Amino acid sequence: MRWSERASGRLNEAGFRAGAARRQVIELLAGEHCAVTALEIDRRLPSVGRASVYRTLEQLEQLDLVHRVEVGGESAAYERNDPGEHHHHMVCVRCGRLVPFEDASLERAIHRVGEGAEFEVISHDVLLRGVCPRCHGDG
Amino acid sequence: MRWSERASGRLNEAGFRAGAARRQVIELLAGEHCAVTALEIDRRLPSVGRASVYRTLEQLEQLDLVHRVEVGGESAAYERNDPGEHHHHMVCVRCGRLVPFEDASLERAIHRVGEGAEFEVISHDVLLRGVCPRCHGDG
DNA sequence: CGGTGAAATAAGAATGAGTCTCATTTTCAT
DNA sequence: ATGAAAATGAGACTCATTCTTATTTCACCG
Repeated sequence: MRWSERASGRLNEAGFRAGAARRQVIELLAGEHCAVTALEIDRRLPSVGRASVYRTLEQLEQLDLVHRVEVGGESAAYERNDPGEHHHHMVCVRCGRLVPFEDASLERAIHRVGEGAEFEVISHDVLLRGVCPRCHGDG
Repeated sequence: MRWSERASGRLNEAGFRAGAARRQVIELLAGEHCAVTALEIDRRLPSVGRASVYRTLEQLEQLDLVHRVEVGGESAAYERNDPGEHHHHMVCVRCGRLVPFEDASLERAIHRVGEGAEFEVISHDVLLRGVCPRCHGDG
């Protein structure tokens, strides 16, 4: 439960106040190891309004405490951001399963692209689409 | 106008019939060098129904004749897929401008990740987010 | 060529994700 | 405790996308 404390602390420092909605969203994210969609959070917290879910996620994202993962068309998913950790995802095109991976040489290559570009690159995302081992045998 | 012929041909081979809607969508995509959103296509082709725009794009995507580009939350954009060509995009977080880039060592790194993974990787996307030179000076 | 049945189409209703509004409740600095 | 300011929940709203359906068009056949 380290991340939830850090998240609350950072939000307080940033001038936001702690309410019931914020606490519940943070608790939920703290307990998840993988990405959860905004609407699933909304569903799992019936006493929290949709707007509060989205507002909290937005604040957390701005402070780099969560990372938004966008997978093909569907609703955006969020996962907590642990310091010093950086990964991307593979998504199974059949079952939708999301599996994280990290690769240093990929990161280096991306960093080099950013150096050479006219853009001032702030962040990046990589998504690999494919078939996961579980789905591989099926029709 | 090579791509439009190839696209029509492949659609015919795949068993789809040629109608006015399909022709117009293909013409429009053939004339664009950069990604266009589905709704912009719909707007620019007033005589074509929305459903036909989406259906045609879906068929073209299935046959790998167009590539769908998903940029943060907004509506998905489509660009034609020329053989032997493969690029990714940088998006300006201020003005939304989309700029293509390609990088061989990035592709190699991604390919290596795919080799080592349990997933059978089919495709991938890379998106760099940043500030474009035009927006860089502004407040 | 003209008929025919299947596929394509246009219009717009329906869905679903995400945003906005606003009246009410909480928070927190005093 | 108190009161100004922020957070909240309910639901209306927007916008992209999908679905439905009646109609039109296509490609094949004689």
